[in-house]
Amino acid sequence: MTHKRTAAPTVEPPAADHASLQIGEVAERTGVTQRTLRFYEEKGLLKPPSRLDGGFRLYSEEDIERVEQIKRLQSLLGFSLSEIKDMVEAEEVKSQIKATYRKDAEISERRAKIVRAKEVTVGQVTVIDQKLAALHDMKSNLEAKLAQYDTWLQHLEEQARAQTVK
Amino acid sequence: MTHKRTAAPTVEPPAADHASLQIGEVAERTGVTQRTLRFYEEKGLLKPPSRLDGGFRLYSEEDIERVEQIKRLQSLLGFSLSEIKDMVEAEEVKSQIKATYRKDAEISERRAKIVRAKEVTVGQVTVIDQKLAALHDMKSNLEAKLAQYDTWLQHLEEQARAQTVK
DNA sequence: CTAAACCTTGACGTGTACGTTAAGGAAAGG
DNA sequence: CCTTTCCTTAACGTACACGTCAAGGTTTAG
Repeated sequence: MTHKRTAAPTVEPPAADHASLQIGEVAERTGVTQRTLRFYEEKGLLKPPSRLDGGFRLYSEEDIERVEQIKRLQSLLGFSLSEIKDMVEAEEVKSQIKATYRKDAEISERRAKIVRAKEVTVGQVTVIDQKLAALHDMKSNLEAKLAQYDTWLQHLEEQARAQTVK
Repeated sequence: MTHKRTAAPTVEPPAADHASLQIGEVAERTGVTQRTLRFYEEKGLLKPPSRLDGGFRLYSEEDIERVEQIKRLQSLLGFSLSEIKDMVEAEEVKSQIKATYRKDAEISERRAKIVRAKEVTVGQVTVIDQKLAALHDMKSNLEAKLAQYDTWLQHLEEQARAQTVK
């Protein structure tokens, strides 16, 4: 490792704004492999990033956030990638709406788009509520078990004391 | 479907207590396939059930409950089968303790067993708390989005009214 | 210019969680 | 007894989510 390239915005959009990161950096920072990043792109979970003129992918900070969101949805909540894709697409609608907001699209069209996004979001909340309920349920059960264990340990303590005294 | 066999406790433990069900019944009642039930057994998620003298599996109501628990853990919370196996084994410890409870095992041995079970359970609660936190987080985000959508819809309403009046 | 580090697109391999035949034995109804 | 329905084990197939080469192009320090 004699030299390490950092962000290198050589060509493409001069987009002076947010730094562009190569796939290696993104992989390191998000904890997923490069293969996974390409895989997510293939599956439509990440929008195709811009490219350096050599063909190297250039990611934004926003992309990193998305990857982290994907990881959370996947590992903590057990969503499949296709489910996550649906959610991510609902996210897209939001930016899309923002973009269309000032352009004079048909009002009814914009309304329909928002209503659709709302429906998707409500569905997501419903799913989450189900999972929350299931988790609370499990937690109660586990806490009951813990209480039971403590009771048993208490009894054992008493027995031990009885033996010692005798 | 001219004749359908119901529970048929022909041989094995005369076990007059809880009805024994064949794999077809269990599959139907739990909504999983027979293949899945055999698979779970293979993987140690279900203890090998008793058998009819012909070799047919005989399940108990307890087994059905376990299958339903497995399904919940899997589909709602995204645990892998190996994780679920760990949990199930922790459950086993509980019954095991109950069984050993009256038999005079070493007190220290019993204590150790309970302490171990407690540790496992505490770990499970921790995992659940993490998931709960993540879910609450997501829910907040989604609700913020819903509020945003509503604001936009309001604006559109106003615009529409303005146009109509004009 | 060259070597090292970094990237590219395939293409095949892997672990999980089952689905799907295949071939045949066991348990009732008639 | 025979047929139908239900079951058995065994083995191969599949969808998902990547891992792991392979072969080669790109970028930058020296």
